[in-house]
Order: sequence, then structure tokens, then C-alpha cells
Amino acid sequence: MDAVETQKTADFLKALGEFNRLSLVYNLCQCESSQNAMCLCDCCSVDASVVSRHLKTLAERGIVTFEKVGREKTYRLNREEVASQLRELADLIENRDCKRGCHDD
Amino acid sequence: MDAVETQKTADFLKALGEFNRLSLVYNLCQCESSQNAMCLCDCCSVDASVVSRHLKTLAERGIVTFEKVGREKTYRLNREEVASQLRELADLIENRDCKRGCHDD
DNA sequence: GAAATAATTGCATAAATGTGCAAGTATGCA
DNA sequence: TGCATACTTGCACATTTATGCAATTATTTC
Repeated sequence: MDAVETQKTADFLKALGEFNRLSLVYNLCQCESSQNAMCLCDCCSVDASVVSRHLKTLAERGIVTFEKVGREKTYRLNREEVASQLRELADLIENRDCKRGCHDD
Repeated sequence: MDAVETQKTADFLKALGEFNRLSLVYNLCQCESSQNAMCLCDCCSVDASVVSRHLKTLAERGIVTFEKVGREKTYRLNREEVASQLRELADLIENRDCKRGCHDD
């Protein structure tokens, strides 16, 4: 496993691994349409600036996508991409064929 | 989504979302048998005490399991459990049926 | 143009986190 | 009994991170 790839995966998981960010993801998960940031504020009891920063983090990791509509910015969850990244990791972890030079017998 | 459950999931993802810990997981992933901590040290260029702490974190989140054999402690990856937690999250994220009172039309 | 709304950014701050080193504990072995 | 090995723990430290508030930018509306 390449170090760059490992770091990328770690960053992706770290982005999801924070309470308020995961709450935002869950919230977006329950919406069919894009939601603006103010609407998303409702799900966390933090300042709007904090939500703004968390959404930026999620966007940087490809977890959400945004679109600017007038003065609003609407976000949607990248369902397929996130799900497939998680499944890829799950498959890797379950796969016993990728053995290397461990201290196995 | 219950806050306690959300926090648990976030903690799980955060445990995986750190470079050295993820490296340890990948390393264990490639081993059929349990590996002791010293062997696992090889995969990260950090002090043994750091590896010890990371393994403790992973164990606390149920990602690895350990067994004490003499003065050694051997670790194995909880493949099925970790994989199924990741898949559960993937399913949740892809599932559009769980809509709530968003600002959807 | 002025006021209102949506969102971002700068700054300060507190807390969490990762790390190394040195010392400590526990076990095995000669 | 004494020494080596395997691991953990205490401490210090630097960095990152999450947060709130105030100010700023951008856009809409009156």
C-alpha cells in the first residue's frame, strides 16, 4: 500500500470521523435535493462559520459537492462515490489474498 | 440518527483515519496469523511506544483484537466486523429512502 | 443606494492529538 | 538471581483541530 494512497484514505476517513461533520453527512443523506448551508446549520448546534468550515472540509475530500445559486450555496452528498470508497476499503480489509512478508507460517 | 450512535461511528472512523494507525491496519490486513506489536513496529517509522498507543486505540474501537502470549501481545484484525461496519455506513449513505423533514419538495 | 441575507475569513483560544524519551512493569531465560 | 525482551506509562512538547465572535464579501431586495 502506497503511502500517498494511505494518506488519502486516512484523510477521507478523518473527514467523516468528526461528530458534527458526520452529522452533516447524515443530514444530507436524508435529503433528495441539495440543501443550502443555512438549512444544514440546523442539524448541529454550532456557529454558522463552523458549519461553513466543516462543509469545506467535506468538499475537499470529495464527500460533498456544492453549487452556487445566487447568494446561497447548496450542497449534496456524493452518495455513490462515498459508498464505493467505503466498500472498497471493506473489500480490502476482508480480502486475505493480499498477504505479504508477514511473520506468518 | 441518534447522537450516541453518531459519535460511536465517528470514533470508529477517526480511529482508522490516521496515517500510522491505517498503516497498522493495512499491515495486519496482509497477515493471516496474529502479529506481535514489535513486528508491527516495522511498518511505521515511529517509536514502539507510539505503536503501542495506536494499537490500544484500535483495540478500543474494536478494530483489532489482542491476545497476551507470554510477554508478547499478538494482534489480529477484526476483518468481518470492520468490513461490515464500513458496508453498513455505505448502505446508509446510498439509501435514499430514509428521508426526513429536509427542505425537499 | 441602503438594508437584509448568505456565507466566508481572520483572529484568539481551548482542547485534543501525535510523538519521543525515559522510566516502569511483566515475563522469559540463563 | 540477574539480565534481556516486550510492552506500557508518565511527562513534555509541538501541532492540529474545533470553536465562537466579529468583520468582510457577495448577492438580493426594497
